[in-house]
Amino acid sequence: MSLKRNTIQRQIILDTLKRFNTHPSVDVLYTVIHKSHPTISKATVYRNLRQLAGEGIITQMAVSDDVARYDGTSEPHYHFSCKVCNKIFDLDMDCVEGIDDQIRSKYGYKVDKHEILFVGTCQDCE
Amino acid sequence: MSLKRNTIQRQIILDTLKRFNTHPSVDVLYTVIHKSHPTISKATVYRNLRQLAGEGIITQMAVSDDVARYDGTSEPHYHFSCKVCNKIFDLDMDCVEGIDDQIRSKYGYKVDKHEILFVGTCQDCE
DNA sequence: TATGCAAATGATATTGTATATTATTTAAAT
DNA sequence: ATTTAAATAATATACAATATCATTTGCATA
Repeated sequence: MSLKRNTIQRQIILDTLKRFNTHPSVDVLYTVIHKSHPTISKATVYRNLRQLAGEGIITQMAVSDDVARYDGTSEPHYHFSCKVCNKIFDLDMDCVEGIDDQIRSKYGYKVDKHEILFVGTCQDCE
Repeated sequence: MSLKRNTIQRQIILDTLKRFNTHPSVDVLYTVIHKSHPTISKATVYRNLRQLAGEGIITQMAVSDDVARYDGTSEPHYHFSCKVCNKIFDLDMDCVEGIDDQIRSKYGYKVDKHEILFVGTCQDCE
């Protein structure tokens, strides 16, 4: 992997993302960044998010029927998605043990990890 | 919900999708359909897949860094994603019990369901 | 079996996310 | 200070997905 420069833009993008507790789309993130730093280009936001995800510093997520979203951490954890406001929340919950091995032994797949997404309605939207 | 006509095109699209054990993108599905039925338009494939998913007959999936994929069933089940060939396989595995309630009581979210995606390497790609 | 009508289709245009391109700027090393 | 490689801002481009719309299809009722 080529060494990445820690540019001001990269730092701002990463810091801004980390301040979210939900998981913003590029567009949402860019809008926030643009308010305080109007010279930062959208292409730079896209480029840095892609690089940061490639380096494992942040995580790119996928949600059905929606654009890409980013999570400001690479620590494994589960997520809750509110189907009303479309926000995604981190969950502090113990990892479900043993299921990776279950799949490995039943199917012979090599399992690196698993992700769990809970879907429902958050308190604000009920 | 408005009543949908069971057109020939809709039937072909659904039947073709159900024959996949992996979970094809629209493009892959369209290519297969186009071979036997060259007059079916790509717009019709997109439109019907969206409708069928809206009716709960099939399921739209989301995979990081990739286009939308469709699952020919609406029965809840877990998935395995091979990071090499990018195929997605259905898993026949008992539902993990109790975790929805765990989230409900800890966070107060109303939980409808959860999805689990295992990530790793399938046997063909090892 | 003809007629009316609502819905679906095929073809195309449009939208919007994401990436590629490129001239310019930045920062680190010497 | 000069060199050099990488990142940036701005723009163009690619492409998945949706919207539009004239035409066709199929069902209902006469």
